[in-house]
Amino acid sequence: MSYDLSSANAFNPEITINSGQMFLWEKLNDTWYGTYGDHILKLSPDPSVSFNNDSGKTDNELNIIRKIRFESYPEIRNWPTLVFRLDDDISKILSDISTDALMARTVRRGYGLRIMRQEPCQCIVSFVCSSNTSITMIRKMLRNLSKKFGRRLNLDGRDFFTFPSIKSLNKADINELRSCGVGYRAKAIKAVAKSIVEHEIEFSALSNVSYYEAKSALLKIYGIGNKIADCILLFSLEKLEAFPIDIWIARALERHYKWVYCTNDSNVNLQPDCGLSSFQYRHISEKMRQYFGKYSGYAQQYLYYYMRETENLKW
DNA sequence: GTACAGGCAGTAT
DNA sequence: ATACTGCCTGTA
Repeated sequence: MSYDLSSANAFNPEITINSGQMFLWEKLNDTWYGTYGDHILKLSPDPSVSFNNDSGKTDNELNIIRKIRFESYPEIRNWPTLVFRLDDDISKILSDISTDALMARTVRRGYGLRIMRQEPCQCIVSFVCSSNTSITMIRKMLRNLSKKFGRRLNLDGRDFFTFPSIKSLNKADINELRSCGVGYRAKAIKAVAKSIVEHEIEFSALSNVSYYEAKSALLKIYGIGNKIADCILLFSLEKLEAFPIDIWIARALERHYKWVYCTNDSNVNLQPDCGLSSFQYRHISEKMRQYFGKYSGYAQQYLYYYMRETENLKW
């Protein structure tokens, strides 16, 4: 199974699914299958599909949904718009973030890439699992968790597993979690599950407060630091200004955007391939947020995609 | 065999 | 504020 960019693009140039954060999506033959919490989503090419309820949809939306057959099990209403953020004015956003030649080029090369909305519980657990490991391993951990704690769903003659409920993860024994290959992250999974079940954090509330407020709430949870918090905010809590900085973005910034975050009044230096201190992270991500504006998260996604692509990684 | 992978928390200075 | 450390585990 290949997860390179060309195969993602070959399916449909209008939408690119980035396996770098959509950990539980996979392509079988011409069809994509993905986990959205308690649901399995399916995309297949279908030029003949027609909609009788096109009213109120943008041209952009229509272009996309007319080319693909969308299915969900159990059914969710109108999920393509929800999941692929077709409610975003993508052309405005892209012109908004294209503030320099590099970003303009990066956006052109990543044509079709979108931020996808993730189910919040799945998102938070997924990124808690992402620390200090490879995408291959993250996918394995999440698949193992789904097999053990999720619900089996047979689709097209194949077994799929929905994402575990947060309650089941909260009740799970720490060793059961570890048996899924998550290692020391088991403790963090428990901490996250507990804080959700006991209403220490409420996703609906966090979606409606400012980026900074929501972030400080997430940072209180064991296992969630700056980077993981920003991913959760961007992918499931409607904070498009979040600008997660991982090692790939750090390299890109160090090479191309030093002039934005390294000014006279703020002498923050990034060592190549060296982790960011909490202070450096906050400083640099704030500068980048000011530079790219309220859709900084989109800029981050295109930059990330571009970096991975130029390194020719196999995901 | 061993370095590595999309961070984080804990400790010492 | 910064420097440094250990951490599970499969893959290359």
